[in-house]
Amino acid sequence: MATGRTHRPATRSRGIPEATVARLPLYLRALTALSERSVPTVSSEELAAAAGVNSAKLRKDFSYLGSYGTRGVGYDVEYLVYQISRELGLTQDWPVVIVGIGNLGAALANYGGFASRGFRVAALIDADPAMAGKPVAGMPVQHADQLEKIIEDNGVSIGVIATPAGAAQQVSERLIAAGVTSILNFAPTVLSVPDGVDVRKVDLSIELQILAFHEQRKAGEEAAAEAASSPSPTASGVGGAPVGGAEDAGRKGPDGDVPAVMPA
Amino acid sequence: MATGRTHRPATRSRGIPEATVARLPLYLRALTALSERSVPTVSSEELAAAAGVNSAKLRKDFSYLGSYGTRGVGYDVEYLVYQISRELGLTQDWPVVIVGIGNLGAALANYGGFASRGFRVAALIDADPAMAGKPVAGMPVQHADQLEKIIEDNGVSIGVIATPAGAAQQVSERLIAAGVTSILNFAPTVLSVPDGVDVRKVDLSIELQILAFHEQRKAGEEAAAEAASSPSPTASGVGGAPVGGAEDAGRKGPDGDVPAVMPA
DNA sequence: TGCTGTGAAACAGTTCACAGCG
DNA sequence: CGCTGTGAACTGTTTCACAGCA
Repeated sequence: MATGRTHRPATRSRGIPEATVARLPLYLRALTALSERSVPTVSSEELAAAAGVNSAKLRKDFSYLGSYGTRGVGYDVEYLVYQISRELGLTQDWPVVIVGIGNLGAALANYGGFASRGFRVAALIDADPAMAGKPVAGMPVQHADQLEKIIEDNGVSIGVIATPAGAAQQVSERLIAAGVTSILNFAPTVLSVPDGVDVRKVDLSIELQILAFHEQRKAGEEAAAEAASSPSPTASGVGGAPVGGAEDAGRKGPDGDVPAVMPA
Repeated sequence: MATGRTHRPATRSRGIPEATVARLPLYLRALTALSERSVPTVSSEELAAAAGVNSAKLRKDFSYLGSYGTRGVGYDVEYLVYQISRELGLTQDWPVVIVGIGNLGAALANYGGFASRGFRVAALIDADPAMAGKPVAGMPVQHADQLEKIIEDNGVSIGVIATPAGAAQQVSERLIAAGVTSILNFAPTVLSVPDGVDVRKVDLSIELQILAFHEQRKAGEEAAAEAASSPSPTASGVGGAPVGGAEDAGRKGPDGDVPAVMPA
């Protein structure tokens, strides 16, 4: 996951649930693919499968946008593409700046998905003077000195931070001061921003850690199944996941603390 | 968020809520920073601020792990670092392979956050023969032919896919067949995988689209507020996003969804 | 008849507020 | 007294199941 936004609480403008908003881009992608294959209509069942969700959820999601389907038939692909694009604000052009042009910043600059959906990379910015002028993704990197000017001149309201963690907070402050109100943060830091500014974060190591958690759980179950006969906690297969101890902690509360293992 | 996992339905082995799991890495990061500064204890309030959540949520989260705090005092930093690491499975070593070594793959390979938390990049794999042998992040890229062997030899259970969208499904199938059971997918595609395999996806363009939605909402409110008094449609200060050809009704054409991040 | 649109039920996650322990 | 741990209330999300329209 990679999520998180500093939200204002009650701004239910036209009440589309956040969870639904997060899925619209997914539907849009699936619909775009259908559109390219000139498929005229699609049922909730088919589209849901393409988007990787279940059909009831999809229908409920679309119901928040309005009634765009036809009973007994399905949804008109082109029409839905348009409606979702409009709802997401993709019928307008969003200039974006990317700050921090390392490997990640370069990857983002080259990412086709940006340009293809209403987003336009207005500038690439890096603090390293040696980077200035170098072309990345066919565009010269500009020095951080220019940050404010670039943002103002281009009316940029969305900034992408791909700097090292240490620079991220400061960069965000400059972006915001210059007029940016939405930030996509790839730096592994919690940004603190004023109200009214949205931040979403994408954190690679967090995603991996979540996977590790589930992976460990699988290993534990496996081991538990194996150990159904031998009650002795032996070092198990891959990596020797600590199997026993944690399990009984299940329902905390009544019994004392008694942590399974003490720290070093 | 960029999140999503193909979840197995009934595997509720032990109730630690998914939302809590997703925050543990955040707490861990904040705690690690405190630990480095040799701070011995921390209150839920302080730690919550550092992690960017509220303290009630943090306490509730920790309560699922057990009772690791001391009333009137707070939490022991070192102890908590250990407990969370253990819960996440970070006390063991997780070999990881990265498939698709373009800009993004290289960024991932160079990403310090991997190595620092129990993850070890076991191999970099790319389908382009021209890449084979090239060093990236101090490690030679290996050809995709070797994929199965590498996974088996290293006992890899986590794979990272950073290929173009078109290759992702096939890569995932090979990874899974060879023994991988968790995948972090950066390609803008819905992977379909068998039960028991976890997939998390990180999708740059989806994140941006979600931001655009909120950005648009802000612009709408602003305009409404302004219109209440002075109906002057001038370029307003912050961010004035141009309303481009509002007419592009059936936007869509050849923009190829599925933009690739990198190599072939 | 087939599929959408949607109330209502079930579930998950968050916040409140306070009892109780160190 | 201060801060944790946690029931209970609440808010948000998903799923169910079916009425109703093309």
